[in-house]
Formats: sequence, structure tokens, C-alpha cells
Amino acid sequence: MPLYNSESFRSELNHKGWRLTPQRETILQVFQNLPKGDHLSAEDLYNLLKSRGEAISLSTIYRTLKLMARMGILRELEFAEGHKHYEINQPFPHHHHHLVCVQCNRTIEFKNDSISKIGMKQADKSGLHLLDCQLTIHTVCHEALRMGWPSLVSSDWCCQNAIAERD
Amino acid sequence: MPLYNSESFRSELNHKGWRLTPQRETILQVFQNLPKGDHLSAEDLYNLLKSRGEAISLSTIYRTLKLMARMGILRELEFAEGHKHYEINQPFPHHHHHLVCVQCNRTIEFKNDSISKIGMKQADKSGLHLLDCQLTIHTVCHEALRMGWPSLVSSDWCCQNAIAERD
DNA sequence: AAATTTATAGCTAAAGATTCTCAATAAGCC
DNA sequence: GGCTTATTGAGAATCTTTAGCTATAAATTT
Repeated sequence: MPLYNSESFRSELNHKGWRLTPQRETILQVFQNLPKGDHLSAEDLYNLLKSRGEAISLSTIYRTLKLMARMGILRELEFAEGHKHYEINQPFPHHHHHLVCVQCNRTIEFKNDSISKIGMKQADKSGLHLLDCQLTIHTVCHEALRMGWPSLVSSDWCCQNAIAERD
Repeated sequence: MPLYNSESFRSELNHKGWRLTPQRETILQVFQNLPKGDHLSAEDLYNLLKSRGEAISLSTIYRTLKLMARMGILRELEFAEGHKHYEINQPFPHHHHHLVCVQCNRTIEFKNDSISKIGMKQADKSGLHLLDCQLTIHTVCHEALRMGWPSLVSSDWCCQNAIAERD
């Protein structure tokens, strides 16, 4: 049950004077077929397509991700790693949020309906149109703290808890 | 009522084998004296100190901001503009959150106690130590939408609502 | 179906933010 | 006061993202 198919994507693009290209269609499909909870950086997407033999240039990747984020099709996630991640933007009651480990950058998803409500209320109050709202929880595991985080933990060490809790 | 004074900062640093330098002390003071709700980028802080005649090198600025964020003294904010902002990290019940306009990057602060509770609950559930939780609400104003956002709005145009609602 | 218009792809260069390297300095400790 | 070593500062390097430009190809019109 995709939110967008190629035709609805095309008509939304055309309505604004833009065009549906094979590249845009491919990128939409990648995100639609992504396992639930996955998110890709520009580089991730570039490499994924290249490995499939459907290479799209990095410029186009970046332009398309930004375009689709502005259209509200994708959600732009910032986990403080120095680059953005993107995922399909589910409509409001189906929104989820992220808990991230600042040590190993693993993420755990969770849902919470009241967050969307808070977002809507605040946007309303300020007379602004809501695009997205994201609760991001920054954590470290207790093992890392015991090891002396942030000073003594090497950057490739990874919290076992985060992995175990992944699903 | 600063959360940290120079001495508590020093002892926390020394406890981990680190040192209190005049640069670190200066940077802590800047953030403590910042008007409520203000946040600075690395560049902002660099220029502010330079204009005061207390210049600190950009390298040190970046290193110190990252260090203080990891210690939990500062909060690292990402408003999707391509660079981070920092502010004092108030202890939990006093947390606030941000509503940002994706068109002009203005931010509006708001408080909501239930968000911190959600953060604590989720971190607990995953067996992780909570460092920070941030609800970021992305919006555009209705004027921008009327003008055809995202395609037709020039990047220096700014939402009047966002400015008016600033306080 | 062909011609026209113009948005877009891809390439490379450029920009912007952040990190790294390394020698000189100075904090904390004895 | 001297010793050890974390830290500073300067510039180079890296990494992510954007910009400029030409050829291409969507969408529209004829």
C-alpha cells in the first residue's frame, strides 16, 4: 500500500511544472521497498543503486532527496553523525520516532501518538503549517558509561544492548 | 543559577583526566550568560569571542563544543541547515523543544513536560542511559505555501508569522 | 508524430562544516 | 620547580552538500 505510485508522483510533480524522470521513479521505488524502519543516506542510496547496476549520479541523488523531502514524500533525519538520512514519510498517526546511541549510531524506532498531537498543536498555535515532527532521543548504553564514555571508548566499539533491542 | 561553575567544571574534567583551560572556561561562561533560548553555531561562537578580543581558534571551538556536548553540559541542536547549534542543557524538567521554519530557519521554543517523560521511558525500556531528547517540529508558514513553496519562494524571503511569534 | 520548450541528468569544480596533524605550550601532579 | 602529557593553534585534509554548465530528454504544442 504505497502512499505514492508513479502516476500520483508524476501528477504532483507536473502540477508544479516539474517532471517525472526514470531516476526519480527509481528512487521513489527504493524507498517504498525499503524494510520498515530502514533509512538511507545519500551515499547509501548511491551505492545501493550502483550495486544494482542502476547507477544514478550523486548530484541527482542529492537533488532528488531534497526535492522529495520538500514535497513531504521523504522525511529528513538528523542523527548528529554529520550527514542526513531519509525514509518514507508516513502520514501522521503512523509516525514513528528514533532513539539513537551516540556511541555506535544504532537507532531504535518507537511510536507515540501524543508526539504528533503536540506537534500539530504547536504548529497551530504559531499559525504555521506542519511538515514533520521528530522526537530524537540521544542515549549511551551503561556498558559504554562503565568503560569511561566519552573518553575511553573506541569509535568502533558498539553497545550490545542497542543491537539486541533492534527488534 | 548556573548548573556548572568553573570549579565543578574543573572537577568533572579532572575526574576523567582532562584539564580546565582558560578557553574551556570562557566558552562555558559564554553559554551560561547567553539570553534564554539563544543557541550558537561554532562559527557564531568564534566570531563572538573574536569581537570581544578573546579570540579562540576554530579548532578549539569545535573540540570544546563536542566535548561539552558529550559531557552533557551542552545540547547539540540540528535544524537541518547544514551546521549544528549549541545551547546549555537544562536538567530534565526544564527542557524545551523547537519549532523551526524550513523556509527561513527561524526557531520558536516551547516547553512540554510529557516529552521528557516519553524520552526517559523509552531509554529505560531499552536499557540505555538518556543523554538528551529533542522534539523538533518542521513547519512552513501559510504565506510561503500560498507563494508556491517549495518551488517559488526565494531563499531570503522570510515568514512574517515566525518573526511575530518569536516571543 | 514531429517540433519546441525547458527542466533535468551527469560531470566537475566549489563551497561549507568539521576533523586531523603536529609542534609548541601549559595544566595538573609529584 | 620540574615532569608528564593533555591541549592549543595553524593549516591541511576530509567529508558532505551545493553550484555551474552542457547535453539530454520530459512534457507540451503544433
